[in-house]
Order: sequence, then C-alpha cells, then structure tokens
Amino acid sequence: MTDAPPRMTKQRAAVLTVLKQGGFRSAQDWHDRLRHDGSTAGLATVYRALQALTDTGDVDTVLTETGETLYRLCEAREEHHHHLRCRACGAAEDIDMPSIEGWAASVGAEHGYSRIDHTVELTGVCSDCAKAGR
Amino acid sequence: MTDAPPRMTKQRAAVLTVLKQGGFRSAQDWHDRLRHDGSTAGLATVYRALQALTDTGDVDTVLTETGETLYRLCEAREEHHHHLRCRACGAAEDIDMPSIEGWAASVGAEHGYSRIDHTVELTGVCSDCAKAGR
DNA sequence: ATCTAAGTGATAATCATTGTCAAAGAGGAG
DNA sequence: CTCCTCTTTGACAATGATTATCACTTAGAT
Ligand SMILES: [Zn+2]
Ligand SMILES: [Zn+2]
Ligand SMILES: [Zn+2]
Ligand SMILES: [Zn+2]
Repeated sequence: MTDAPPRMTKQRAAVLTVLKQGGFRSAQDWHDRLRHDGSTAGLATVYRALQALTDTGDVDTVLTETGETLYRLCEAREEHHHHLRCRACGAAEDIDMPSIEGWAASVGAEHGYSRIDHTVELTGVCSDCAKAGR
Repeated sequence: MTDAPPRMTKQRAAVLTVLKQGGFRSAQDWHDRLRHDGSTAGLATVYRALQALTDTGDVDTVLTETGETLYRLCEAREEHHHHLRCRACGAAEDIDMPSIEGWAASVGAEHGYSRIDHTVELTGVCSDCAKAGR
C-alpha cells in the first residue's frame, strides 16, 4: 500500500548533493546554489524534490516568522526533535527536550483538547556570526 | 521618544469590537465579520488596525502551518505566554510554562548562541468541536 | 472657515508556492 | 533497435495572503 518511492533522477540527486552543504535555507536559496553548481534544474522541480524528501523524512522543515519555509537535510531521521537555528547563516543544532512531549499532551488533556500537536523552535545567532558582527 | 499612539477611529473601534467575539482568526475572517456587522471598513484598514494592535500588545498573533497569520484579542497583556489553540474553531487557551523560558536561554547558551528567541505553540481539537465531530 | 497631517479604501504590486501542460526521458515488450 | 507507456521535467501561468500606492476624506488645530 505504500506508494513506490520516486525514481532517483539526476535532478533529485543534485538536490540531495547541494543539501549536504548544510543549514536551513529556502527553496529558492537551494535552487540558486544548484544553478551556481551547474545544474539546470527548474525551481518547480526543486520544490517537488524538497517536498518528496520532506515526506520521506529525509528533510526537516521550519517556518520563519514571515511564513517562508526553510529546508535542511535531516541528520537524526528517526527521532522526533526540535531545532536551534541561526537567523543569520542558517546553521542549526538538533535539540531534544523529552519532557516537552509529555507536557504538551498533558496540558492539552487538562483543557479537554484532543489530537494535540506542538511547535517548539529556538532561533538565535551562532557564535561565528556573532563574532563576524552578524 | 515613543511614537504617539494612533488615533482611535470608527474603523479601529469596529475592529476592536468584532475581536471581542474571541478566537484566533485570519485578517480576512475578521474583515468578513466586520462587513457582516455592517461596517464598511476596507481589508487594508483591517490589516493596519490588527498590525497596530499587535504592536501595542493588545492582540496576539500565531502563524499556521500554511504561513497564514491569525489574530486574537489578547487577554493577559502583560505576561509573555503561549497558546493552546483549537484547529477547528479558533478557540484558544493561554498557557504558561515558566520553565521553558529559562530552558530556551540555557540551551542557546550551551550551544554558543546569543539573542535567543523561541516559539512554543500547541494545537488540538477542543472538546466542543470533538463532540460535534470536528 | 482654512489649513494640515493622519487615516481610509479601492486597487495594484509583491512574493513564495502550486498548478498546468507540452516536451523529454526511462524502461519494457516485441 | 523501435514502438509504446508512464514518469519527470521546466517554462510559465495562477493562486492567495500580505503590502504598497495614492487620491480622497476626516479630525483637529489655527
Ligand atoms: Zn550563524
Ligand atoms: Zn516535540
Ligand atoms: Zn474548537
Ligand atoms: Zn515563552
């Protein structure tokens, strides 16, 4: 019943390769980097690849305060986790706070809510960027 | 040095009134409700009023997973807090988790990040909506 | 009444993201 | 290899929330 995984094409391989540069970046950013590296992949294809990789759990996404989606190659695929992200350069650390998971569920139950979901994200400025004056 | 607060106009009063209906709703939703109540306020004016009210701390905002901004009259203006929101009807409870504030700062410091900010939001389905089958 | 700066609302512009669709590419069968 | 079929691609249009414009109105002040 699980859909067959999409075929690995030249474009998707290129997306995966550029993602290894690391950091949370927008689809357009990743697309720019691909073109810079010689790929001719279209923007729509990059969006499709990122969407597919997100669905399979190979890519993490976060939403900025402007509603833009940022994508990053996921390092700890199996575990649910959260991020501490540098607002200046896109670098990010995986963080986990096991107690938050249970806290979210119990707060929801206390108020009579079901199907609880939660969002926990931290942003800041990493030490490198702070040294460079942002 | 603080900018003079914007004048209280008929339109802003109308926005404040309709906001008392409660719940987190989009700017367009609030605009529809205003028109339904007889106001002729334009959509741009509603956006401006919501923005101004947000700046003064009279309105809370939250970002949906689709990047849409939702606005709600703020009940506990002075305290920094987080929300448990019903995805079906927009109802929301203020929640606070004082330990999260310190945790965010210390996790940031551990990783060498400065200027830490954080997002903690819960969503679910409230008991009324659950009874009504969503 | 007159002047002036702020506020309004219809509309156009912006911008990330998604939809469309004809053309290109990859397999498979013959 | 050739023909057929299904997937993927990429240029481009469409969407939808938000913001910018700008001529017009309004609320105070003189
Ligand atoms: Zn950085
Ligand atoms: Zn979690
Ligand atoms: Zn509800
Ligand atoms: Zn907080």
